[in-house]
Amino acid sequence: MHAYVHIVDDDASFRTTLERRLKLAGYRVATYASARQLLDQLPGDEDAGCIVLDVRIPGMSGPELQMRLNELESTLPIVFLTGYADTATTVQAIKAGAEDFLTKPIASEQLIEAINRALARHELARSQRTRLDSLRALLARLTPRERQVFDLIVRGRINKQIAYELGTTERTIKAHRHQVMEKMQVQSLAELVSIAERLGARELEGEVKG
Amino acid sequence: MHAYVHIVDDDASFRTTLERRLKLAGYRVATYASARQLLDQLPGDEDAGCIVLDVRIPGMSGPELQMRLNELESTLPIVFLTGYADTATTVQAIKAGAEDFLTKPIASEQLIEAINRALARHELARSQRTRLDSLRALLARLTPRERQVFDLIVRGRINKQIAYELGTTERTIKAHRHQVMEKMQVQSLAELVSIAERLGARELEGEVKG
DNA sequence: GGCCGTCCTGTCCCATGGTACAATATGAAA
DNA sequence: TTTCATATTGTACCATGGGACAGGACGGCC
Repeated sequence: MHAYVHIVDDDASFRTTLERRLKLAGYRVATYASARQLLDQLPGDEDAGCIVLDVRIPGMSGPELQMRLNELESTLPIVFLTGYADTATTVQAIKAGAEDFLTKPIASEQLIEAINRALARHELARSQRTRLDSLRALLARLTPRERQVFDLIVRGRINKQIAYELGTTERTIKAHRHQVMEKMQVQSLAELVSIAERLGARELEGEVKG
Repeated sequence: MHAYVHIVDDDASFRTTLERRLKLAGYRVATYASARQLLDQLPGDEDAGCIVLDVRIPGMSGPELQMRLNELESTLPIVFLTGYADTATTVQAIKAGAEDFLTKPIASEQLIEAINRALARHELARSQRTRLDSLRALLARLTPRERQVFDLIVRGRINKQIAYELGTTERTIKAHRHQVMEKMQVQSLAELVSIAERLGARELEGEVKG
């Protein structure tokens, strides 16, 4: 079990108690007294992990940290664990993607169930992230020209049309097309379109913004 | 404004009060004293709409109704509105897709904001549903044989391979392929693959189960 | 029995995609 | 200056996709 649980709580004795309980349950634990501390030592994606987070902590609050982590595209799931929770905060936290929202005091069993769900979710998120990153890495190897050809290919244009739109000859497009298939490591147009679809949403957003 | 708000609450005077407030705000309102009543007169998808739902009502509870509607693949967003809410119930409701979870008494303004978010979401869900249904309708028009060819085409097989796998000739596959492109109303392989990807998740699940 | 949809098959012929073998030009980096 | 990546283009030749024009076999329905 290499799963890491990151505890963020300003109450030192609570951190210690929780750390002990979780280590006994077989987790590796890191504790942080503030949101800033966690951000400074931001855990990577090497191991499965999750965050156990208090809502009211000095400085940056729990929900604020959650927002910041979302901005940073962190895949670390968050289990909120707090003394008092008003409904609005609870709703907001879950809507923002928290795995769970629990209140102190909490039975170890219940917390561990939440942590395990969070860890399972992180595994899933990491593997999806990895696959997507691989595809993005392939795409990044395309030259600007090849990228243009790629975009038109997956939109269903035939070489002749692509040549016209890019102001060059069909022969040239064939060369680029070959490079695209080679670099994207696919043997068929279907695979290429499939990859484009999986990258699609983000790439299209990028085009709109850029 | 043709948006419909469906109020489910066992408190008759509360229903009446809320109905009046929402009608003044320009909504069309339907009220139900129980979950069963709403299920019996289940609103269709013709108009935008949402449900304002109490948690504790006699018979089927709010969360139970929510689960039932999810099973029925309803697109109607739910805004919970209840007197007392424990954290677990709140978390569960939001995780199950509720648009919001509010507590009585509630300011009209806040409730209306939630309702408007729910209605916007319903519009989005409806349009996505409609587009997907159109594609499914096209797919349903394929004969069994054409469907087989469709599956192999979008997996990147060439006619020769498809012919071999289906134990027939390349010429026959060309004929089926033509029918597939015709019936799916696409002009390019890229479009066909794109459609297959959008339908993909569900279709693959279906294949695994069936 | 006759009609119709589905599935199957054939022959040409052309368009399109893909590859082998080559070559030119440009700009950046060593 | 040399080297390299990039972009470009050409001539063949072959494989694959796709249309036009045909037809046969089978099974369900009126």
